[in-house]
Amino acid sequence: MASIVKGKEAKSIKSLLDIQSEVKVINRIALSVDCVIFGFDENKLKVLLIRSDLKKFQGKWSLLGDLVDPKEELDSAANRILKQRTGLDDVYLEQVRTFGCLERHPAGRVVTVAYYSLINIQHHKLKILDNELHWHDVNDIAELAFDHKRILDSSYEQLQRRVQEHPLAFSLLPKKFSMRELQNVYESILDTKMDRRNFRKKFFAMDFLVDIGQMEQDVPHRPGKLYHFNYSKYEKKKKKWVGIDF
Amino acid sequence: MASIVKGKEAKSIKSLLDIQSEVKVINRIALSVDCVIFGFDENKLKVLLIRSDLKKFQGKWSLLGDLVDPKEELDSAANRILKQRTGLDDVYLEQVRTFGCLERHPAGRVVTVAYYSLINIQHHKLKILDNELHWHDVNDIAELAFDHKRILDSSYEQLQRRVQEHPLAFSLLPKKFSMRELQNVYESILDTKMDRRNFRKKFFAMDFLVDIGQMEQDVPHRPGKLYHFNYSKYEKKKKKWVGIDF
DNA sequence: AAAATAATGTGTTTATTTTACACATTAATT
DNA sequence: AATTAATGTGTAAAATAAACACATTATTTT
Repeated sequence: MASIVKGKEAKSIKSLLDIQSEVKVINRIALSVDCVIFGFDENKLKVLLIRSDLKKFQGKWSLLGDLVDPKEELDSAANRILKQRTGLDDVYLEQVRTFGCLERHPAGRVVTVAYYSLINIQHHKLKILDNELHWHDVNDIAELAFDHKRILDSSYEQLQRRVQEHPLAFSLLPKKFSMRELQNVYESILDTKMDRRNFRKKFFAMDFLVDIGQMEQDVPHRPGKLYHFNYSKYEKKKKKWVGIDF
Repeated sequence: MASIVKGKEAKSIKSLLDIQSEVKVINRIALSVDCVIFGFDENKLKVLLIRSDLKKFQGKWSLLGDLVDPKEELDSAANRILKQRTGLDDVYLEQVRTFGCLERHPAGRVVTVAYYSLINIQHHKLKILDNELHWHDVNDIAELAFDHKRILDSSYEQLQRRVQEHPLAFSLLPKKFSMRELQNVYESILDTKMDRRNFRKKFFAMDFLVDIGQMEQDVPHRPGKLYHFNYSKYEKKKKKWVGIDF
């Protein structure tokens, strides 16, 4: 990385040590982290948004973000934002990618690293939601401040890809959940309907769901069994992922 | 993104406009782009490396990178590096992710955005390779300067994932190629052997390979037909990518 | 208390996809 | 002319995914 050339013309080889001292200020850029915080409630995938405080974006909603401190890890910055806004620690968090368009921020050049996270909305609901914060249906968002709609779209696509290959969905549910709830998560993330019997068959086959011998409570119909996800049972039964499938 | 809180303690809400002017210098970070330039030659996947010029990494190889100019798009920076180093324009380029460990650069905080690119090594071979640059076997790299081994590993994994879902491999080959060459690319990227008949069947079925009515030249055996990849024929026959497969 | 409701729990059959596998052909080389 | 080394081609078996229906259970309604 960045060890070679200074400026666009690449006149001479110069070490970054030199560059650091020489162009210390000029070449630095404001860096932020933006978090796409997904939750699941009322059978819908939700995203936590805040009302933008910029005049230009008056009234528009935006993702939760902040500048990265020069002494701060990127992941730490993302965790800090989550902790601040949801009160939650130990949250599933994954970098999506970095957005660096020159025009993306009205205040000047701000490059932002996008993360998405999956939280159990029930846990979070207990915390204070000041009225600048709101859970929105992911599929009901037309526009956002800044380039946040693009960031949301990228993150959602990444979530859709990942959730089909890794057991992430459990992070959106309480520890105990029914098969119906699990299927609802998949159906809402992937925006599709699945066959109930085939769905159960598939999950019981990979055997990391543990029947905890309890039933749903307070449902207006026959209650289903409750399960929890045993990560250690999951432990990388690596699918032999070699195949071509455009 | 970055619209809300300043500093770790989130004392007060403050717009980034304020932040920009107030912490203009203090809160900015050096940003670089590093390119993992993949090529294919002698039936092996290669990566283009340069000898590090930092004392600390004397003799070690590193990726090709440079600082991002505050007025420069991230993609432009990556393209600039490619152009400088390989002489090539119009190259397949894709962002991998951003690496921001505090300790990753001896000169201080430098956050780097990783890209990988796929080039036709034959084209590039015509250009001057000064003796600081060298094509290395991807599977024969033990360590690199900085955190470049991690970046390479991430990029290689991303390439492996992508190449199974999108027709990227063609970027590593000349315009005209034989089925054997195409299969060699896949086998070396995925580090596996495939059945020749099934491989052909699969590619002829998706029908974007065009038989150009020419044969291989100068091969020491029966020459194979040459094909080229017709992107417009590929055009998103979206696989119905909904399924769960851990 | 009985009937109606709404969801759970469970296997089999069919279709599709993937894998395994062998021999005649062609051009170059010996 | 014989040998070599790869190309070109099809079918059968296995594995995976998709389609599909009915009895059961707790709750709610009558």
